[in-house]
Amino acid sequence: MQQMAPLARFLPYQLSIASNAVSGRIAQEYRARWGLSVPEWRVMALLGDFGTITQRDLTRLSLMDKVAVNRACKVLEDRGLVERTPNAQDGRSHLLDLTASGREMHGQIMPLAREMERRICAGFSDAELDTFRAMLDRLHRQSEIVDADDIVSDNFGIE
Amino acid sequence: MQQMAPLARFLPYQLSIASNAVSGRIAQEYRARWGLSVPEWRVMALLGDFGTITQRDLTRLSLMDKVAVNRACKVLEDRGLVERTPNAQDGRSHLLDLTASGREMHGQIMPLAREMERRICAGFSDAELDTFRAMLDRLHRQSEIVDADDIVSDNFGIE
DNA sequence: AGCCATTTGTTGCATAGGCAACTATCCTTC
DNA sequence: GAAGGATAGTTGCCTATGCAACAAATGGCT
Repeated sequence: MQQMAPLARFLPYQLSIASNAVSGRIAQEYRARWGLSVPEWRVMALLGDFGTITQRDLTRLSLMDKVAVNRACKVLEDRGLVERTPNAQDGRSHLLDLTASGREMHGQIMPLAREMERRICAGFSDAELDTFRAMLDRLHRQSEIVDADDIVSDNFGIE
Repeated sequence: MQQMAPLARFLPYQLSIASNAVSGRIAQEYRARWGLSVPEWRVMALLGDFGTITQRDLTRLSLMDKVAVNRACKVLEDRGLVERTPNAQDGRSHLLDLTASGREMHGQIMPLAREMERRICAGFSDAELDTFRAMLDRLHRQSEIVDADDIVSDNFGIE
């Protein structure tokens, strides 16, 4: 058992481990302090930044599933952090916005987010972080491009 | 809605997006081709590399929850890909190993894993990938170090 | 040998998350 | 202005995942 697992050098695996550790750490913080789930936190952040928008806008901005956005909004509304008003332009949707207490929470949430990001990234230069972000973005896009049938068609080195 | 979402520059979020995209892509591949879940695939990979080990060993090596390992092993055993033999040294655990058909599948699984990794990482130099791995590792460790109470005690810049 | 803390594997429960289907509304086309 | 397809939001269902609690077995200590 001295040997290093090859799995530990498998990049998608390393990515998953790191992401889970970071996300879990942050989720734990928001849950303990305000009882917010990750989707709820993201909606709070976006509403604070963009003001009056619809669930569809939130779905596009957050890259989350529309159901996740909907459920987060419902919880936040029940807690009095978010309010819906009818959308005059489109009867299907509502306009969402933070309430006064929602804005107050947002004012605490964002500084904590930045502080946690700062601590987690401590020791990295801005240049390193920019490179890192760029690589994340490329991996993201690349993984959507890769075509399954394309891989199926060759036998990846096995005779 | 022209503005760029600040959330899109929040590193933990970018990490999560990229990781989900990559993992999802690979999971989809293994599910479509062999009906394997991610935990099942990881157990196959580790058993193929390490031979005769216990669930506890698999838990340590994979960094997964012991329940996830247990369930993956059960499924693989039912499918005849893995077999358990009693552990003479410790009556609580069993020794796990790939069956003949499990080894055959492993022989196809690992090349596909490496091929997908290669395609997803296409365009990056070895040096870039090494740096990237090192950063993932540091982010992982750093996020476990950050102490919640420590952050609670200061008010992160808010008066 | 007997007791107690620890460890391994297992089961059950509770939650999160995504997908498909549905309703209501909108928009285009005729 | 009626019909058809598209879109926003909602609900229900199904799966994945993790934790807590448990049983069986071990090892240390007296």
